[in-house]
Amino acid sequence: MFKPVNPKLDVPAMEDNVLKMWKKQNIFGKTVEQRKGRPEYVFYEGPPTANGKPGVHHVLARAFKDMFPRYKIMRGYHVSRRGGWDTHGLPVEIEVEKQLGFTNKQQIEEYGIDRFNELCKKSVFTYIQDWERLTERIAFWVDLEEAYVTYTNDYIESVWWILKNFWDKDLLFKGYKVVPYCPRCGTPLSDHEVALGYDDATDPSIFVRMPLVGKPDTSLLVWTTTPWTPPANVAVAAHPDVDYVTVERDNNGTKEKLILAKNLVEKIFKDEEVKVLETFKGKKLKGVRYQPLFTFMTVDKPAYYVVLGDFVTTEDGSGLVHQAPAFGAEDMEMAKQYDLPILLTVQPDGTFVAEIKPWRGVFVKDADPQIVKDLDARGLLFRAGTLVHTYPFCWRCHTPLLYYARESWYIRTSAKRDRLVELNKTINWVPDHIRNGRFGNWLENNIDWSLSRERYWGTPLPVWECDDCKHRECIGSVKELSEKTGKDLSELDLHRPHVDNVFWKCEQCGGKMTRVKDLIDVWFDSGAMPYAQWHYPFENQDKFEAQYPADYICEAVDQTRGWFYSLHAISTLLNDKVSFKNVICLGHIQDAEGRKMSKSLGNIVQPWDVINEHGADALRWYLYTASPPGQERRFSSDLVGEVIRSFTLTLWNVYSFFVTYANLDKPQGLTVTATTNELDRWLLSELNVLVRDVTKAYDEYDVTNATRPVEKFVENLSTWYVRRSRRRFWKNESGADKQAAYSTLYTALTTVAKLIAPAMPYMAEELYQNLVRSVDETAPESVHLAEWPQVMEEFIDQALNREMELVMKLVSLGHSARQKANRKVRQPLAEAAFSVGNPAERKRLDEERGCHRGRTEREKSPPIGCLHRGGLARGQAAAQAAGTKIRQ
RNA sequence: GGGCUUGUAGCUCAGUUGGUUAGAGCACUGUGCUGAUAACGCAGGGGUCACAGGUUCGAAUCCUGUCAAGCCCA
Repeated sequence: MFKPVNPKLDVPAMEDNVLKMWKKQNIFGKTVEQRKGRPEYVFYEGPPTANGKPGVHHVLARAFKDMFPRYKIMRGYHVSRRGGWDTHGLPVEIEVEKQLGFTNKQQIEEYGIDRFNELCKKSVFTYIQDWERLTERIAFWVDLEEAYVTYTNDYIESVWWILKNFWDKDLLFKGYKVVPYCPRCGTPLSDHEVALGYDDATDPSIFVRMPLVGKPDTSLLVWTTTPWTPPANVAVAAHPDVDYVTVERDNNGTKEKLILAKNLVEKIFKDEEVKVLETFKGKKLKGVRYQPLFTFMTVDKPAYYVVLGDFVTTEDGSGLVHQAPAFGAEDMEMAKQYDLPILLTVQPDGTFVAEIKPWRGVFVKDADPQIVKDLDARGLLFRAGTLVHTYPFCWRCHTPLLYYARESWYIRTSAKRDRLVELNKTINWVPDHIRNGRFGNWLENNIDWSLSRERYWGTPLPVWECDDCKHRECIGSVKELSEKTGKDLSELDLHRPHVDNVFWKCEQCGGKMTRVKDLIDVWFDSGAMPYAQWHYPFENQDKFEAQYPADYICEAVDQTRGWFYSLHAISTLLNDKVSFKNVICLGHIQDAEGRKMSKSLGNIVQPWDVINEHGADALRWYLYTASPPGQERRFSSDLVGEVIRSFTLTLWNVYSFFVTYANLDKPQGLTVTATTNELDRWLLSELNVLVRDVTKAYDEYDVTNATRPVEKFVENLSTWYVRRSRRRFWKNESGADKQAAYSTLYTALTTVAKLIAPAMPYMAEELYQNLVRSVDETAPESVHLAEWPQVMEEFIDQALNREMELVMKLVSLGHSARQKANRKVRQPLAEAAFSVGNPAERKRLDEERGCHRGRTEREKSPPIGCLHRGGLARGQAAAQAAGTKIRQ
């Protein structure tokens, strides 16, 4: 009746067979089809990039992504599991640049943007077969045939539509952004490039007096290491909560007053005697006006006063930070906050503009000594020295980088900050602390989304600008673009350089409308996937409605400022809704020594090595059970092998035991019935507790508690139930007791098969096919199409569970006592006595003592507490096991 | 520099509202059992609960600080 089971399990072979069966019978397809019309459970796949090989960390994410859709399918939901590929962005460009041996953007332009982008397009699917193979083998059920691809025209058009929507709401605007910039190469550098070029640098370190308006004898004492920036100064920043002092000192015979941070007084004045006149908090300085150091450029807004910022430190300097918005990211933020003017004193080649008359055309770093000299001559220099510190240089030409304001496009997310925060509070985060911690803090301090990128391979920013009058328009569809130009552009490739060659006549002045050259941040691409994957709103409105927002997404913690944010921000700005309701945020994987896995360390574990040795189920189970999802985790192949030994084989052996004897006995009917056998009742009670707890855990996205308790149950099933019941299966006659034993064990095994289906899909299928399908052709074709087990509350007997726990404890104590007294396990004892913990245990033990009085009684009620083969009643077993007298 | 997280046995992890002598599995040693089992049972060694203060009758647990690691940001 059942297929014979080889007690020697070959895991990879078993999994391969199951995989073949899934493919042949199209089980994945059926899990989608058969649930059509049922309530929708929405899962979003965060798109990976296939221009690198998938690693263990991808297996981690995919294992966690897979489990909840599987669970929900068994609960009767319809789950569309559409895959996706992230295809744009700098990493792709860098790969191609390497391939071509390029080191700068100029070379790309010379090579031709169209040819370059063609190579990028090819490059993004370099490793797609690796991804497909691995995805299939780890049994991540995702539809890759229908996967969305972010570089398609349809996808880009949806993104444009979103941007146009933001444009219409005045949420898309052009501003300045301070970026690390190489004046020689004339290009901004990415963070990655900046990191390549840090080196020690000797820079001037100067303290400058900024006399207060109306109080020329009192000055703010301000420190800087970039003397070329004060001509662009518009404000001075103080920390609101730091203590500041006004000190009086002698300045070549005249008294002067200086304001600076209190705990820097000693460091700055050293042995010099100064008189502290007053102490106050930084916030008192807010709005205090001072005389500008330079007046080469006129300001069009109020400037030259004290502003407050938390970024000010008292580590070095004076606790007062000079603000030149064009040359510092923090300065620029303050400028936005206080609406300060921005003085662009430097040209893109790193020399001063014409207005800065004394130094026009001079490279800023070369002007430093001259500026210091000028300040000194006017009595504004308090002290000048030099400082050695690490400073970023261009990794190509070793020119010191300037932090330099460039025009840049932004999304005004800060305008919706409160709403972003509010909606986030409704999201179920696992682990919980991300909501108010990492993600919540990030939203609270939201700054406008810097959207534009001066690159080539990505979604172009759909903004056109008139060459003459600077009139701007944002385009939200291909149709709109066709109308503007009067040409049918439906076949136009929406990438650069093709869109750059689309022009039309300015409605305002008749000038030429030209696209701004920027691309958009790739995170916008992936964050737009709820819409763009359906080419919404141009097509599939119904599909979008049904698939938004997501019930569940899952990625690693580095996505808080990546995909989690881009999804949330776009959804909030566009629909004023969350785009995902539940999210598991995974910790990173480290190697066995707790180091980060990286190519340079050579400590990357290849997923295939693990899978070929231990199988996908064990790998998955390990990832679910080893540590809580949000925690970073150490990983090695050996740890996965442990799963096989402790869990897989235990379960397999119980299964093999059952099949071996069931095939001999051919028990009639295996459905669970009311059984009088206490051991059966205990097992069924524990089984239903397990079903209840595991179900609850799945409903709460609690992966640890959805899996670990199954391990414990299987261990008890093997160690206590099967071992204690073996004789019932061995009996020759086939009575009700034997029947009950079969149906109990059968119920336990088939239920466990279903409970582990979302986590160990192969093993679950293997058990189910043989135990269920081979005897019932009407049963669902696959365990993954089966119904999730129902809790049968009437089987739960908490008192019995506690009693069994007590028996287990007593048996352990008995063995221990025997060991100490040097008594063999089988040796009968005259007496055993236990020290009990509470009256309930005492009562139970008293009952047990009665239990073994009569021989007939004992035979009716098979032993449950006795670990050896003696077949004695519980009390006696325990008594025998004890072997030494302990006071009760 | 800032935010968040983590730190418990050699390893992987539990430890509830603060409450007896801090636990489990693996690994190691000894021993017992073994016709489902690649096992299993029992015992043993192994702990400054990262460190230092504080609150409390009582702290792995609460508070403050320090250190270390990781991630994100600057």
